[in-house]
Amino acid sequence: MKLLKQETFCIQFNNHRRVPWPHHRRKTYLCYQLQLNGVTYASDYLRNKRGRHAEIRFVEKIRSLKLDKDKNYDITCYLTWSPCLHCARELVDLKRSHRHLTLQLFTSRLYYHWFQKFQEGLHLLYTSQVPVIVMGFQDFSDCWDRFVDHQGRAFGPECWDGLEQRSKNIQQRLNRILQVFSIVVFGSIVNEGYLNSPSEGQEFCVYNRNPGACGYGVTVGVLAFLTCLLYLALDVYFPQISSVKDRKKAVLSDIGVSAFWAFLWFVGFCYLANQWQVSKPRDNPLSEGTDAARAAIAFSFFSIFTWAGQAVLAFQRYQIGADSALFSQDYMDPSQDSSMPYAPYVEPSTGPDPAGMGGTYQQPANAFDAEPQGYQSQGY
DNA sequence: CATCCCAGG
Ligand SMILES: [Zn+2]
Repeated sequence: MKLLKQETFCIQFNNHRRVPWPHHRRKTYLCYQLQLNGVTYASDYLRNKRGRHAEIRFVEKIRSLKLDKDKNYDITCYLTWSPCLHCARELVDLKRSHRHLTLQLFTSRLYYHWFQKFQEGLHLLYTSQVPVIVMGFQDFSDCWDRFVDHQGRAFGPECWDGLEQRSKNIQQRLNRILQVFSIVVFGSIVNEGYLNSPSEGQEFCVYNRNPGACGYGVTVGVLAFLTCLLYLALDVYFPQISSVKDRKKAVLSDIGVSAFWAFLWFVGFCYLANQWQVSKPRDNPLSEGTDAARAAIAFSFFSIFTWAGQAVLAFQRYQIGADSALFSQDYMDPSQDSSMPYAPYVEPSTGPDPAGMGGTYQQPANAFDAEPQGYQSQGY
């Protein structure tokens, strides 16, 4: 079995959000390991070939092995880019046709994650028991040990500075995407909680005929959705916030808001569960909407943890950022210069002060784009 | 809302 070269791994698996020209040097690499009861049966890496994505080739490869569908195989994949919608469907198909297969995807970066199609793919995987996990230091390290010709060297953080911080960002981004999709589902479920009463000719709430319960569900759903959108937008603009203070505020608000939402979901869960318990069967003789009612309760329950998880992630981001320079350069600049902690993002080689802090809003990234040759260092 | 999975041997 062939192994990756150290240099290839560092170039292809790095999780910087942008890299210097030419961008297409970051290709898809898919490293997979097939195990049964801890014994490795296959271990290899794949790339795109003849226009077919590595993931597709992977699925074909696995299918060609004609695995015994009753055995509990275990497949771990490490991807440089997360799968597109088409590949996500293929992977889900593979999972569905092999009930007992455990398929786990680790990804270094999210591919086109601001397009709805790609978000849909991620959500599909998420809801089909094919977890997509953003690689953290431990995962990079595992991948390094298994698939790289490391010549005895351990995976070291000196390879990429600030890896853990970026990983947390990406993970948070992924969580948020999945949250938005889930909330839409919740909204449609809770909407079914309003039942039509043929005798009275008007709607009533499936939860104990208490309009407050349905109202709370809908309100929480809509507001949570808006909160998600707000923070999705904030994630995008975060690197452009030049003041360290504002960045800290943004992350701190994320902690508070996420924790607060965990609380609201908790209240919602208790409220709905309680009202559901005391609803009288004779109010709803046909038992309409009971599935929806239960689903909404379950959703509220799980939301407590997803939002609490967001809060924890934000807290970790804050912790990492608080005592290192990571609140500053690391978010957007793959180049070096670790000597200047908390430096705002400005093109280092430009001479005199670019327009202070007032007046026009500087867009420093343009300075890079206009002068690609200025990029000399192979920082990563 | 950000740039991004070359193709062929
Ligand atoms: Zn694909």
